[in-house]
Amino acid sequence: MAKIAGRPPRSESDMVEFRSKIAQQALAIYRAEGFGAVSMRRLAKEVGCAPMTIYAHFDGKPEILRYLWADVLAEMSGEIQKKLEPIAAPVERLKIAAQTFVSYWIDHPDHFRLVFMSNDVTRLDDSTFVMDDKTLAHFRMFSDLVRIVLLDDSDVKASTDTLISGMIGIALCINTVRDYPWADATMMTDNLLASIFAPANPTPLT
Amino acid sequence: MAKIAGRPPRSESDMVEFRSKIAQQALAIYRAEGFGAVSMRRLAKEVGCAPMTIYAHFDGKPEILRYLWADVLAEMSGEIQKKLEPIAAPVERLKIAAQTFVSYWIDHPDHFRLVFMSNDVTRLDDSTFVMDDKTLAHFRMFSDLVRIVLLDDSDVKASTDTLISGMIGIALCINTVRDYPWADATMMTDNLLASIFAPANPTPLT
DNA sequence: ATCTTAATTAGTACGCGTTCTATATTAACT
DNA sequence: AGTTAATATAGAACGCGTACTAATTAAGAT
Repeated sequence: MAKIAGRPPRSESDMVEFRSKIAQQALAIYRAEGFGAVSMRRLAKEVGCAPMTIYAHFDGKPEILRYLWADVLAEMSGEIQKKLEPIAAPVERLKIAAQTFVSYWIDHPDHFRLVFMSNDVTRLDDSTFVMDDKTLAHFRMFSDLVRIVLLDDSDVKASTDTLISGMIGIALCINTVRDYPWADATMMTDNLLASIFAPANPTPLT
Repeated sequence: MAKIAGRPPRSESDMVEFRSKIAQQALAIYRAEGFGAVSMRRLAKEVGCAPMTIYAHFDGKPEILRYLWADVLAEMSGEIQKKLEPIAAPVERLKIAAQTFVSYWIDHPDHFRLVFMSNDVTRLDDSTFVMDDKTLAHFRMFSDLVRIVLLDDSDVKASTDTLISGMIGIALCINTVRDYPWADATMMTDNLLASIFAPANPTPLT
């Protein structure tokens, strides 16, 4: 049980410091030169360590990229809040928020790719990474808007998630499946919003 | 105007033959060993040409991968048709089709990645590639189902595209944003379907 | 057979993510 | 000081997509 000799493991604070230094530099590169410019080798060089050292602190590149999410999501949320400021009517607020959300990802395909397309889809590992509160807040924003409109607490979560994933889908399709003549994004978003106000189990027309 | 001497450009038939040989081999590799196993170098080796020769016939790897879409989309359509066969009621048919569509992409993340995530989002070039009729038919299937349900020709396209992109969004979110506790896919798809039956511009509550 | 031109090839190169190994370096303990 | 174990490093390696160049091959026109 006695302490064993030898160099102690890195302190928690050292780890955090190193990780944030990497993340900060990655963000700088990403903001200055875009997605394609962020590479492990360059990151190591600019931060002043050997390329392999990074792998001692991060699982791989995707894990580093996740640290950039916060910045992008904050920017997106900021744009929404700005547009939302002068609007009071709940329904209108939800509509504006949704339209701004979709527009943001269509106008910034690089950011879309970073957040929604830079994961390795194939491996469904145990991702120890858990979304932090700051990140979750950007999603919660929508459930708050939806809750006010619905007044009914029951299926707020399902409705919100349908809306969010639907909006992301619109952005994805327009960004990647360019051969197909998609309907106007604004119109699709409007249609999507209609699902919020409609009952989930309709039985119209036979 | 007289014919110039020298070796003539490759004949149309030769080009088609080469391209289809490449595509066929790419499909074989993809089916046998998955997305990650398809590489330009390997493709060249197995087809018996130099790696650079491929670039004389294809713009790059993404263009080759598009040739695999047909196969995957056909498989997906097949599953839907199979499930649809015993169903007669239009609304039920649309529901089943949508649920099967979403399930397919969630059950086959590799195929999802191939079709919806293997494009270079950043560059929005003039994609000379135009979706062929076979591929478009898989999308048309949904507009046919929607048309029957709506009975009203006016916004069939917008409704259909909203549904399709929404379903793709559900699959994308569940496949890539795994930290977030998404609502059940079936439930979200149900909600999404509700947008089909609802008016696009509601003004409920206030 | 020769000329001419297009197609293909081999080879090299760059930077990439990632893995591996061998060699420091570091900081606590005895 | 010297031992010990965790960390960091350099360096090579693998295969990747892609670009470039120089040499070679193929096929029609003369």
